[in-house]
Amino acid sequence: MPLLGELKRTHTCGELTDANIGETVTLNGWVQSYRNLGGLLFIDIRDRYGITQVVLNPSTVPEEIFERAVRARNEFVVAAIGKVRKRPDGTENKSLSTGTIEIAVDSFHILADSKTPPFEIEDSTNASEVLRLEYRYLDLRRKPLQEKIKIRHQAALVVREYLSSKGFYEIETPLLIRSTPEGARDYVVPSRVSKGKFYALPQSPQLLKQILMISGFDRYFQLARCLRDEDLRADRQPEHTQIDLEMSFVTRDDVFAVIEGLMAELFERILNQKIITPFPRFEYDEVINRWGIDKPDLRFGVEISDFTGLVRDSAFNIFKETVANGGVVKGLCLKGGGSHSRKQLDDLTEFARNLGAGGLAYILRLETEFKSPIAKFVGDATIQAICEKAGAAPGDAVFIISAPPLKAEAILGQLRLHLGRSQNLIKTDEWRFLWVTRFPLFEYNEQEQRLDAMHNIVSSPVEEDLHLFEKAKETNLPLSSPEHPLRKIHAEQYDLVLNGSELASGSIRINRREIQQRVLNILGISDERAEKMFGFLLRALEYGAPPHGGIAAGLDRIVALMTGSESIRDVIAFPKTASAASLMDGAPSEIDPEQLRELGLRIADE
RNA sequence: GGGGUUGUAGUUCAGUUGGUUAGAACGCCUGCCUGUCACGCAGGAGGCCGCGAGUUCGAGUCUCGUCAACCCCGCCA
Repeated sequence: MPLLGELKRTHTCGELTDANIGETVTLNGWVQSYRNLGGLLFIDIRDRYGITQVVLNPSTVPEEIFERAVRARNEFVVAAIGKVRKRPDGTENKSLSTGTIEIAVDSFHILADSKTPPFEIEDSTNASEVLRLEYRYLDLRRKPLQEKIKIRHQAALVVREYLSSKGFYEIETPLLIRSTPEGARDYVVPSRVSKGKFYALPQSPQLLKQILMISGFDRYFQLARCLRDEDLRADRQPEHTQIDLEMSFVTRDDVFAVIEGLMAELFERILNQKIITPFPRFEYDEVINRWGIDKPDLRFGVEISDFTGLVRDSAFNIFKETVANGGVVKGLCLKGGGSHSRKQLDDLTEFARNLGAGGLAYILRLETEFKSPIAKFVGDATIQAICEKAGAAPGDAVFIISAPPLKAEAILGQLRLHLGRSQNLIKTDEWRFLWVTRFPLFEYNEQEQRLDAMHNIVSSPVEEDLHLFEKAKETNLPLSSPEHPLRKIHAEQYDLVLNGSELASGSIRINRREIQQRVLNILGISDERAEKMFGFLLRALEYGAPPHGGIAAGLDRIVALMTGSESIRDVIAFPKTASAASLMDGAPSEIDPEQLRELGLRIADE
């Protein structure tokens, strides 16, 4: 088999056109397909740029060369040398950009054989994902994936150019850092030099980028790999890439402006899509009350209505008791849902039950009457009032959940999404960005009976809520009460949402040690423990920490949305399965006993 | 940790109330073929029915367990 040498390509497989007719060229690439007509052999050669047809005629090509070409099979790597010529009239291929020409081959070489691939390298494949992941290098040869990886590259380039033009420095932070006890489970790396001690891989460069602010770097960004040892989803991988940035001497609006500008630039330059900025802003409470989720998909309109006041005194015990116990009765109106069948209603009830609902009440509003199993309990007047409040016209349906606050909204939020998808309500050609702001600073953890940080332990409380820290010292309310002062504190925290997907999350940070320490205390982290775990940050905060804030945007999710991918696996060259395994290289794997010994580790038998 | 879906030729799938020799398409191999591009025509090879138990005269089919992949809940500041 020859080495490349003189067989090196002069052109790619996507660039030859009528303009090259008459030129002698060399192409390198993979055999996409071959058609042997006996007296004529056609081979389509493929590379990243396209496909070009080459032709060998046994009556004009030396026998030895023709014999070589006949041996070529799909995915062989070949070199073809010949003259570009116009295809005979009527044999042009309109589906190829090079379809008006072909190469009349004088010389042909096989540079590498290929086994028969386990699936065909074609634009659309129905090969199983297991197979595609195992042979990822073959899957990546397919044009759709080539295209996605290209868009990812372009996006990374736009990010770098844009942020650099706005005065940001790209600064790398370490991958081997100390474990900090907040957030997700750490991936951990044992130290050989200090046996029994471990590094953690960063869940994000959060604390380090804050320290860069304290170092005076003003505007930092990084395409940062973030690693979290948590269960996976279609939009969650154990390692993902964030467009991580942080700025000093800024307010929330400055961060918003940078991200809005960046998003507009990305969509303009990659998808040629105009994005209107600024993005609409909603407070967390409003988003939960209207759409039942903190990342609403605004590409369709269904919103939650509150019927609690209407059914407070109703004769329907389930509603009455829920309300008496502090619960709420809320629902959704589905336009045109009045014709739902028994089966459809049962399925929706099942869906709600799986999310923890006791049941699903419904009203089908027909032309002249109502169909509703609760009508005989609550009475026609209440049914009428509910329909009115929900905006249900004849032909519509209202679905009603009674549950504790937040839970009812959460169930309806999921139900809303389910209806949106199953009823095809989602306008798939829209890009609906929004900001969600003013998250609660703390979240009650029922299992542990304590407060957790809702998002981030370094998020600053909003200024007007600072007095609630004092008030909390005097209250007798338990933490489980939503009325507890600490639970009323809002954070300078914001999320960017696009089409129901959380794209970015950030906050203005705490830049004063005593506030940071107070927040840590409330989270159950003692001064001693805080000193041990975050001492480096707390100390840094004592040496002139500028007011600062930032945000981190998920590059994988952005590219997945831009390329219409169902999973971020499609925009990651080498992704992992739902059990965090890499099917191609077999990670994770056992390691050599000698490696274990060197690290001072022993596997516990269980 | 929990729920759901899937697992049969290289690949994608079909396989009836449990019944004799498990099929199709594509791919692969051989031969023929001078304008193909989903080439065509003729012939051929190819199976641990995911794995392990069980029920049965008999299991791809029924039962239990197990493994893997995907989706969702929990989890992921």
